[in-house]
Amino acid sequence: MSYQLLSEPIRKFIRNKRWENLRPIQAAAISRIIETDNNYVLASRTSSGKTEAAFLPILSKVDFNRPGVQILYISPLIALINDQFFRIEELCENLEISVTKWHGEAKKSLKNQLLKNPNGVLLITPESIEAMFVNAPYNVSSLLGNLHYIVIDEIHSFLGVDRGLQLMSLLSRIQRLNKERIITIGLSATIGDENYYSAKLLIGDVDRTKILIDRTKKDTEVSFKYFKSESVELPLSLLKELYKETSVSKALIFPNSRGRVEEIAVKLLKISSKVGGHRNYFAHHSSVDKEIRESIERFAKEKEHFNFCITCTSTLELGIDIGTIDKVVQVDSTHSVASLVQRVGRSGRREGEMSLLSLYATNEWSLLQSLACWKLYQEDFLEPIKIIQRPYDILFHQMLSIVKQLSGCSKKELNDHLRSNPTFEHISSEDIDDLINQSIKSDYLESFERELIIGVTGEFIVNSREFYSVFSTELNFKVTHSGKVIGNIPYSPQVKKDENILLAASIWKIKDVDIKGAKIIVVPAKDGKKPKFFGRTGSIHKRVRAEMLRILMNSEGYEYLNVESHDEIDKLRADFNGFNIKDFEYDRPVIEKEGKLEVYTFTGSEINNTIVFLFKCFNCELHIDDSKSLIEVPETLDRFGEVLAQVIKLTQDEIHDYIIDELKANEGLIGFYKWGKYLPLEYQAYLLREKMFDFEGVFDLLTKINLCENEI
DNA sequence: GACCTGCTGCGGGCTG
Repeated sequence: MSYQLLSEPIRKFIRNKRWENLRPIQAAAISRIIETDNNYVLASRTSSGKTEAAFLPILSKVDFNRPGVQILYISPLIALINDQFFRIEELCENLEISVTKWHGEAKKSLKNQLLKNPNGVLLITPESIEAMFVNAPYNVSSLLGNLHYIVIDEIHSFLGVDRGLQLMSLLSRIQRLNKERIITIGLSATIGDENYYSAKLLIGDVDRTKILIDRTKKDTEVSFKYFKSESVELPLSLLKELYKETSVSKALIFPNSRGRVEEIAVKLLKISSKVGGHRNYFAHHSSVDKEIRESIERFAKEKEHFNFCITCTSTLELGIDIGTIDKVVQVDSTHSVASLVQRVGRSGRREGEMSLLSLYATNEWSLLQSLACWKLYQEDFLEPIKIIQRPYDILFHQMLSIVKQLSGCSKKELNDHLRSNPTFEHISSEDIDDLINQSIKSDYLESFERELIIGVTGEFIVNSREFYSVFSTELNFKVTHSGKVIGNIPYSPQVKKDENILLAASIWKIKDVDIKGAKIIVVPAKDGKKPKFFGRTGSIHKRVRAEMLRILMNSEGYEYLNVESHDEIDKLRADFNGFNIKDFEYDRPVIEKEGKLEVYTFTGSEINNTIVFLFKCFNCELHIDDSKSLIEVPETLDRFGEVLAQVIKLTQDEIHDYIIDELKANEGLIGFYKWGKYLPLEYQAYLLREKMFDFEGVFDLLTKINLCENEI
């Protein structure tokens, strides 16, 4: 049925491929895309044929005799563009149209060829679109001024993040160059029913965007294993089991850090060479050289008859093609259910095959969290995507980009331009005018004969290579003490003179930071002050923590837990047995001993961090162990209650003032958001409040919390 | 106790 709707060259392609039938998402997408001009989000699991679901009908429908590029394909990764290039070129083989790659590593000559004769399909990254607007605005209109379709791949990777807001703004700017409405198709992993609204927002037209979901999941066989870790290194028993489990398959192992990746890859190879196993053990993460990473991906994809084991970070979470994987192992819990979904999806890619998943844990809290994530995965829960109503930082970035693009415009033109962009629809015209005026004061913009142009300071920003992206990258700094190297740490806003850092199990005070040489000089810290909590730790959603509490408070058994894992869960259950928890939402265990308190909040990381911040405003320093969702209070229960009573009475204005104080005291704080530092303080405070904290969550919990002491 | 993502234009030197 759907097949009949396709054009003859595309039908020929399908016949040549000898496809017996179309996948469900393909059949559904073909009729809708051909028969309507709605935008669509096509959501289904990895390797279900989404690319073809979008391109078969689009290629059937588009008139490639029109001037200009007709289909713009946008991808979050260069590697994905390179993969998709071959697939799309193959789809186009009976069509005689050109497919062009356009990203930082693509050939300049091919880009120039397209500029001379804009046509066909263009594959690009958001950053390259940004660069085009800034550096060659004339080219943008001739290339992208007559588009028929935009396809956004892995659209879920843009949701809830700054890069997605940048893309949303760029989509609106591209539409402005076109007379006719562009139809947009987003390709997505399953992201949870409430989150599809975010995808509609990103596409920019909520009413005309429809969602097509293929909910079929692969059957997954799961097993939990427990290996108590007493030191910083992984226990030998874990490694031996890991070896046994992966030595005769194509396996992916996901520990949660680069250091762990290296440790596992090296040690498994060592075991394998001792017992005469294969030598195909690889480590894949962002610090591994790009060419090495590509050769690993090629090995996995092309060497069909070899077994291998790739230990990796989230670099292999997205849809890069690495062929068939038999088994996925997660070492210690993922930080989110969404991440677990992506990783499970990597396994059992052959039609009708089971996914095999092993979840290892090295401590009891990680085991509990892992179990909670698995239960929520089964219930189809996925973390909700956070929507920032007023992204002032992205507005500032886009404001400079637009002024450069237009090479000058009036204040009113700029305001209208930004106001008509749905990315900024909740930011008032007054706020935009204020930001324009403040930017003139700071020399980011210049007002010249009623025309706005980029100011002297602004030129440095716009002409920098760093301008095109909205995220900052970590730069590793070498940490040394009297000539001796202690280690490498990523550069963060907190790396500055007199700050304390933790490294190699010691506390150090920073004496000097050499930005150019990427070096940090430290001395041992005498005051023993711990580093501030503001850092980037994994952020666990409150629903995961609630599930952890629920598991602890019931006595159900799980057949997929091995004996050691089940014993460990039962031990934890025994520890919490004495607390009379009835209401899982607001009853929380508390332990009082020697004038100190331990409160198990069983809530999200963001809420925990916000509680610590609010109590600090009343000179009550809390210490937090987020992996256990445990807050340690150096006070008695009575005193804690007094401060808590004050905290929940705080007004919005008072909180605002406290955030301003914090921003003044800790200038590096706003540096977590690349474009935030160019904003006036009031706007920075708004961003911090929305992005780093969850005051609503705190007030909900603290106004109703019922602290339960152990009754045994 | 984190992880990941991208990048212009120009000039100089070298190769075929």
